Amino acid sequence: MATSLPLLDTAVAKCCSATGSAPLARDEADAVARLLKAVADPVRLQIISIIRCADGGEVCACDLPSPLGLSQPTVSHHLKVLVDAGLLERERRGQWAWFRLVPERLELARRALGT
Amino acid sequence: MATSLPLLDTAVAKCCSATGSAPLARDEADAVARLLKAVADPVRLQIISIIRCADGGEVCACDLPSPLGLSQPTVSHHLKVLVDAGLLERERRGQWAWFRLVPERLELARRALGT
DNA sequence: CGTCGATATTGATGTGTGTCAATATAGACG
DNA sequence: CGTCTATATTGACACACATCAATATCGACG
Repeated sequence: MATSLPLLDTAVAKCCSATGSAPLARDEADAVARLLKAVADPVRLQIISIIRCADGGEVCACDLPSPLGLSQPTVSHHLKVLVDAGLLERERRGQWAWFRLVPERLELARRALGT
Repeated sequence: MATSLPLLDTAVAKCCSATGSAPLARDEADAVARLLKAVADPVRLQIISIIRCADGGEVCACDLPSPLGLSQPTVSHHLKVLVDAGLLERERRGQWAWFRLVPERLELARRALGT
């Protein structure tokens, strides 16, 4: 198989390994950093937090600009970043777009920071 | 209590809380994002990884430019970012600067991503 | 004290990114 | 089909940041 997805998993495994094993290569570090960068933003952390607290574990895009104090295009941009990173799942229902967390992906990011 | 250090801890606690509790405020999200941004960089992830794998759990700054393929000032910059974020501890021994991880701080960053 | 090696800081530069206004697209509903 | 609302995309702009060369600082050792 290619080095697209497996690379990230290998890298995450390396991240939390203790003394003795080999340090991260630049490619692996890039993959992990891409994932972490998606989370390392105040607005996106708020979005994740809002979804976590939301009833049913999902939220409509239309409900986000107001509490975040940001324009609709800006919110849409942040949602795209999170979806592209695999941290959020988008589902269209009629005109509306609903978003859910992808816990496994968050777990992956968490593991990248240690055991 | 003041809002300086406790804010980050409160925010981290909120980050991983489940349905029902209040979402992150912008201030709290900023504090968490500051911490995560320090880790969300390929070079800094490599540095952390190198220290983790290092014998004795510490590494000399002089040993980093070569494996990272970066100039001395650039490495010094990244080390400063990590130290400022509380993720690394610096200790001078003669002309050399040695760096150790601060596990509690990494643990804090990890908790910010979930339970 | 003066020199030398290691580390830190400064300044400059290119790249990345968060933000919004304007515009385009998609879906519902007369 | 045409209109209306929600969402996505584009373009522009400002700001943050990674990087390096040059320089300054710090500590050891003659």
